[in-house]
Amino acid sequence: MPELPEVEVIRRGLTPHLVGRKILAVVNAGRKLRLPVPKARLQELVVNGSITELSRRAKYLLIHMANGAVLVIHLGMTGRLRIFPANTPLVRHDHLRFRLDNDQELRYNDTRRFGAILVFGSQQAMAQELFAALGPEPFDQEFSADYLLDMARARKQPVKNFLMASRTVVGIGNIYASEILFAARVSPIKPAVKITKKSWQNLVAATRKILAAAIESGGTTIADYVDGNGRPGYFQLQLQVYGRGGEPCRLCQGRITKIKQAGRATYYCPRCQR
DNA sequence: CTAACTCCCTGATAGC
DNA sequence: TGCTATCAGGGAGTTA
Repeated sequence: MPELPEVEVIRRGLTPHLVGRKILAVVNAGRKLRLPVPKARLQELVVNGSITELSRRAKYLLIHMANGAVLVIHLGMTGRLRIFPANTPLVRHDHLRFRLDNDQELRYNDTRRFGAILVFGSQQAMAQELFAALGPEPFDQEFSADYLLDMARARKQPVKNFLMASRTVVGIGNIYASEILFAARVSPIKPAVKITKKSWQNLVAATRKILAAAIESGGTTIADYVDGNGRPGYFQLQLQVYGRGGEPCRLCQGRITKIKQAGRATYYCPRCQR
């Protein structure tokens, strides 16, 4: 589900509900997510602590505690994070509840349990263990045509998979990869090493434009994504190629093609994207 | 080293 | 209707 825009929308939506609040208790339903829920560390470092800030790195939501600890939440494919009045009945797949000091609860629901909850004692420890192998954020200066040209040296990997690899750049998932490539008029199957500097410039610009527009629209809701307040996104209304296999290209009226790359669906217009 | 495949898990949907 | 196969927004580990 959530790529960078969705996590960012959730971060912004939850911030006013969480910053300054105290976490009174963490209730764990017991099922393991991608990793076991670190119950002892939650108890030790998060319970009875106050939240100072919410930030984001890649697709990780970071909840910073006044004691310096960081609660890290990754939503996987189907994770949802929402605020509810504490007396709201639980539903299927509610795995974790964070009881706040205002009779509200932050609830983590995850059908497929591909998400993860992690706790670190400090930002340094988190960065060391979690972020060491991650590439730059798409909105960082470092993410540039020159950087991509360098990273793509000797890489025969298709540019779509290259853009989705977190060591290249973080936050681009399967929906936005197809949309970005269409916006830049670059074929997803072209080997990364063959992309020209001019095309990398177009791809950098397209990445920022698409991700910013998606954030502005509240993210993309295909099946079940909702933000921290339960609201869906609307960027699906602006999708140009994703999910449009067999339909006409909005630019040339040719057919949008669906292919599979490294096990994931890719959509593109073979006439507009070269 | 690279890059594709496999698996984690549940649920929706398509096809027979 | 009911079964089976396929697919799904992520990512870590394995394989060739």
